[in-house]
Amino acid sequence: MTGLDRPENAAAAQDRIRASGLRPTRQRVALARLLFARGSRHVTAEALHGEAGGEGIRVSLATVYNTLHQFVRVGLLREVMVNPGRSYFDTNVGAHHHFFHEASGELNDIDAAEVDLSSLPEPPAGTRIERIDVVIRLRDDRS
Amino acid sequence: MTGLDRPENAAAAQDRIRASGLRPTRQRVALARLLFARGSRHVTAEALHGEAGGEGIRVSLATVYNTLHQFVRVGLLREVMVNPGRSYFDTNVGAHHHFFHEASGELNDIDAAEVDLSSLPEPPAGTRIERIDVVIRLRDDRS
DNA sequence: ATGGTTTATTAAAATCATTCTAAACTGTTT
DNA sequence: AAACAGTTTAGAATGATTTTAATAAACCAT
Ligand SMILES: [Mn+2]
Ligand SMILES: [Mn+2]
Ligand SMILES: [Zn+2]
Ligand SMILES: [Zn+2]
Repeated sequence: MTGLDRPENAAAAQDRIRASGLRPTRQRVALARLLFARGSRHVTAEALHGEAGGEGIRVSLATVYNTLHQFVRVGLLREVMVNPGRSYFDTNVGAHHHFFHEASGELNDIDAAEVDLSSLPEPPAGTRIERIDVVIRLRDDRS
Repeated sequence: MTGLDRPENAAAAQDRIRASGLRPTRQRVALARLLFARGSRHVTAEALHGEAGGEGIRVSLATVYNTLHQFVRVGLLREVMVNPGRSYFDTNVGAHHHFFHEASGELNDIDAAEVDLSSLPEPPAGTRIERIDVVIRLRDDRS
């Protein structure tokens, strides 16, 4: 019995969705369970859609996109852009940064505390900082 | 007489392209002139193609893409990804970072010296740091 | 529960940026 | 000038994402 099968996860997902002002539909609850069952994840829409299909959950790709963007809007997810033409959705919405392994396309979290951003320029007049993204791009170390 | 019209710019562009190991074709020279005539620029392929058309330079969009990617490969340009589905090409290839104004889609350079990146985590074993991108995302300051 | 209203899902088509293909052309070398 | 390799291009193809318009499900008030 995986964490996903446990009924309390369905209830928790439902609560989380309702708490953020969205209707807890079958599809949204199912996707939330996949997304939030375990710790930090970085998924593409395609990948999540495939994962859902593999678990026997029938959801259209359009709904996966809709749901991911809604989850971003209400703060359940964050969208990360490191790769041209493909968005990653991040279940870690706290302040943090990323290693991006260019060869594999894998993203790994870096805790905000590990990066010192105390020395930064002022934002231009009339603007405020929405968020700061630090991406450390990695290559395979072929010595 | 704009900087673009000056013949020495054509020669300079040609030299720069030849020096990086590419053939100085009509199209590449024309695009290099547009790109490097003035200081730091952040352009999309579409935008550069439109700009070329406006100056009476006939280049296909495929060639613009080819040229931009070749220029990236030989180090004349850098590719920046901040927006889903659209790449920016940056004429500033030195170490620096960016303000990204989400409302306008505009990118502005931040000198590397203005960001202190002395405190960073070690890259995972078997990998080395290719480059570090800091993007400060800005919103309009509606007080 | 039922009915009415609003919001969500979906298959399919459409869009948009980007890449590919294969044929015509150009720059370079001999 | 001929030969060759490298380049350009129109147009088709791709791949991710969005839109459409019809159907279905969630919600709210009987
Ligand atoms: Mn998006
Ligand atoms: Mn690219
Ligand atoms: Zn993350
Ligand atoms: Zn820049």
